[in-house]
Amino acid sequence: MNIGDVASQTGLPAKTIRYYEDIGLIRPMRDDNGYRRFREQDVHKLIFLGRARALGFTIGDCRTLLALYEDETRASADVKKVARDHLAQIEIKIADLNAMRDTLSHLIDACAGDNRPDCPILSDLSRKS
Amino acid sequence: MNIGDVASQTGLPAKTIRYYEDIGLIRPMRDDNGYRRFREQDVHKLIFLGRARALGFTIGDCRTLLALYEDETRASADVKKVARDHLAQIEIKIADLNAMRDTLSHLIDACAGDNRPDCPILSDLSRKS
DNA sequence: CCTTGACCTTCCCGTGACTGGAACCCCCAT
DNA sequence: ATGGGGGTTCCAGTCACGGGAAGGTCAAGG
Repeated sequence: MNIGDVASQTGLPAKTIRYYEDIGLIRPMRDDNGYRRFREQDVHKLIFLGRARALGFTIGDCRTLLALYEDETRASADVKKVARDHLAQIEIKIADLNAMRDTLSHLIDACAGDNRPDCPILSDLSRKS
Repeated sequence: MNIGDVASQTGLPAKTIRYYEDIGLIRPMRDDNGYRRFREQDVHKLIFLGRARALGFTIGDCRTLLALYEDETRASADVKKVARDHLAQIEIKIADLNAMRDTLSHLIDACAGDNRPDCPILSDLSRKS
């Protein structure tokens, strides 16, 4: 399979697939004309990567997860640790965003949103304390 | 005031303050020796920027908000729109992260996390559907 | 007067995970 | 022969800074 076919099968842009090769996540073969030739195994890995990225794992995590996936003697504890650490990061982000949302929505509620210049949002951003 | 004083007053790293000058958010004066000299007005703007950034506004938004702040004839509706658009982005991010969190925590719960290789997390990432 | 050390300056590179675009090659159909 | 739709590499840009090098400046102490 050529990169275009793989892109439509996996849903990943061709650019991303090339990037994943660049950074060593996959190693497709090459045809005589220089085109990448993808085997089932490569496509499978790319689907794996797409799912892991969709769950927000970093590329570094993906590398680790792929290695664990290919290691038949892995301990599931190792996988679980990667996932739990990532979950902790996500929860921090959620908490940060929730705090922003709360502050923002209060400010928005307090703002008349009319033609007058008085604005609690700007007042808050420029408050002297 | 020199940049170091401003940094400790505003809580912003000196690097960030220089960056904000580079991109035209502030325009501090210069002393004869080339040092930046910050007036109250600059410090005030930097505090404003720090707060806006802490609420997750992009630099572009900050530029807009600063302009509105300095425009005595603004309409609060314009400010409110910037804030509401940003809030919408935040809510999208929160929803995405919540979805990740839910999926991840289910997978984590399902994973024994012991010495055996069997792992529902990897199974899910590599599933054939 | 000289040195030391804490400031300050500019400049350039690196981050993460791609994305866009230029310039070029390859293959098949008309 | 030509046109179009693949493919290839490489370079630059994104966002909001942070790290670090190389060097100028200033106040205090010996």
